Amino acid sequence: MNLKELAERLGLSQTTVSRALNGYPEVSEATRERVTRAALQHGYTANANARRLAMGRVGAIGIIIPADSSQRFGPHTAEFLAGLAERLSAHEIDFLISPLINNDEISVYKRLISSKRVDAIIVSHPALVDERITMLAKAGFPFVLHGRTEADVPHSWLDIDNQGAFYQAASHLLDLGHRHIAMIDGLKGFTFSEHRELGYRQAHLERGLPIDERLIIHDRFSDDIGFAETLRLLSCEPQPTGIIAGSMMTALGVSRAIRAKGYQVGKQVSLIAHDDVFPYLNASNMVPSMTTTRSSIRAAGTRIAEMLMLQLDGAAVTAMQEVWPVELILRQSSGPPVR
Amino acid sequence: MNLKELAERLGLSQTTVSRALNGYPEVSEATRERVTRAALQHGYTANANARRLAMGRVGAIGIIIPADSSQRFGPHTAEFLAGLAERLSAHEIDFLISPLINNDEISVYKRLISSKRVDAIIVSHPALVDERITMLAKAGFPFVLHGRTEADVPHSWLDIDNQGAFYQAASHLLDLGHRHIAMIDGLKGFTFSEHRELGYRQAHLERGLPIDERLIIHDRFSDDIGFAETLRLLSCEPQPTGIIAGSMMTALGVSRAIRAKGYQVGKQVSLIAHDDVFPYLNASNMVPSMTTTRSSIRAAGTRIAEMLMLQLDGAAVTAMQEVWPVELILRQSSGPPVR
DNA sequence: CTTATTTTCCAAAGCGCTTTGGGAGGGATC
DNA sequence: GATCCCTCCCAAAGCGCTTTGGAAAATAAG
Repeated sequence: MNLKELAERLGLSQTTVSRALNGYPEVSEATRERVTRAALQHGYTANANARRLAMGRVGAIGIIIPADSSQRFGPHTAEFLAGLAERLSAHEIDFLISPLINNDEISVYKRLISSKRVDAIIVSHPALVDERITMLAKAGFPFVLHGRTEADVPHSWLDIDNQGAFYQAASHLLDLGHRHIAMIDGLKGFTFSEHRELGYRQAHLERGLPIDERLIIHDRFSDDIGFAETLRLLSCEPQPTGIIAGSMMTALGVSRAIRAKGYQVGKQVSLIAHDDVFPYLNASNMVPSMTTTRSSIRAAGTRIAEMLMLQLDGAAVTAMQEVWPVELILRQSSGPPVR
Repeated sequence: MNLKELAERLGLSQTTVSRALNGYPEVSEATRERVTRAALQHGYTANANARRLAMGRVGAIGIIIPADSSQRFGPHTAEFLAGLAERLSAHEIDFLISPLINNDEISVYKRLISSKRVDAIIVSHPALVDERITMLAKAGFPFVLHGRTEADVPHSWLDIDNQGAFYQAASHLLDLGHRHIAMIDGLKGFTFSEHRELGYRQAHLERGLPIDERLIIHDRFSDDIGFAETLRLLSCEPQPTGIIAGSMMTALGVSRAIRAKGYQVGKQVSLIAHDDVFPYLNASNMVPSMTTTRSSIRAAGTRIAEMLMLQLDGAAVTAMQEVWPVELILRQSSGPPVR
């Protein structure tokens, strides 16, 4: 069943049927009603490809995911996507997930743009200097960046205050009297990771306290890494009494390692984690409950979808830029150092 | 830059250019070379919509995700998608994630089909009686089911041996001498959930042991639920000495609750979890290391993508059906009951 | 040197939709 | 009763690609 058939069956022109279905004012309410009913009855839906071809609009936004993706297609990405979906569903917009081939992200983006399969792109995990941003901006293709970059081209982005988060966490521990604080965060090179390290350093600097470079660790976010690195850290001399973990996954490993060494979390070793808020992992329910810097990555997804819609609807396309604050929530896993 | 322009610039017809780029044999190698080079140089990629419109093929497969998706868009889905991506990327096939609106899954599927946006669909989380399967089969639309259903229509599916998994887990605990074993699994109604319960019951039945219905719990997979339910269970009389958890997330909560009650995992209370294998959560690294029934959900995704490709390539479209065995891996979290 | 066969390329007809630029028909206005 | 203006509808021209059915050029066969 296509438009032509439907029109014939109704004794109307294709034009009228198309207009009736797309809500144009040039058709009478009676006809519109009749058309809508017939469409429903015959299960007619416009062929999306033809529609897009004719309109030049696509009705989908693109996201690029590494193919061998243990790395980035983890729980963070999933939550983020869930947030996007929440908002985009209202607009009947789908998303197209392109697997990343050969790690040549730039060419995947170019392919996505020139094959006209998406109206806009969401870019994630920016590095401080990120070729993708300049390329997309130069190409004039609509996109929103999740995160921040130092590129000096106008574009929309949303980021959380990663520096502030780790600044608060480190400050809190330092003020409690901790003097050897480790941080186990994400991979180096990404903006969020660098910003967090900056916050950590800033807290020390402001207090005139030295930094032990061996205590700054960058790696993937995973339970394993948290566990292994913490075991290693706790064998160092002097032993760190506080640990800041970049993700809840990491924190799970850290807290296991602390227990495995025979210490108690929040006593001999304090732990603060950054919590992206996973529905299946609740910091306040943990034992001991976990002190966290919290910011919902799902909410960020929703807001980014919104920004994208605004941008696509032409409105004020002046770049929207938002930094979300991160709150430090004190719970039982952090306390003054104990001998 | 479109086909027409490119053809003009090359002094060739659109036909020839199109054929050259799509590998048809009717063009000389010399011309093909020339065309390919020019396309690359001018950054030409065929407009996907026009291409699909002309060909009737789409180059994308559809997946449906709940919009308010704390429920199902969790780590399991993410891992599964990662598996799909791994395989599909080789074929330059994208996937289209349609958010589920109003929970009316059937109509979303129908829309997806009739709008011709995907070549095939992947269906997840089947119920024992699942309307979607019969609908898709009747419509003759290519799809692969992740899981199983009782519908008597020919279709491809891949499932793991959920019944066997819980049968093994329960049997192991029973054989160790446990007599009060709880299971905290996924929501009722889904096939996997029912099959697991079946396995659990079978183990008891075969040994002529009674089942305490209060010990069978169905709910979402989450840390919280695991925690709360376990606290409740451990206040029951008689107290269960073994718990089987349907997911690693649940198991995290369970093991926290066990410790919170002052017991040790693997001593007073044994714990076996089903492990879908998350790269950021490693059962053997836990403390104590976790006895699991293991089956990689990512691998399942990869295989399902493969089945889909086979089906689309027309080959033997006789329904492919696979049940993957699940292995019980004994570690420290399960042992004989201790007073 | 013809004639039959390939090889190599092309014009034009769709694919199913949106949208431009009008054209009937029916009230309202004078 | 003629004129004007809406309201409601339509024919036809794209959107950018693939593919059918030939035709011209090059090669092989007689």
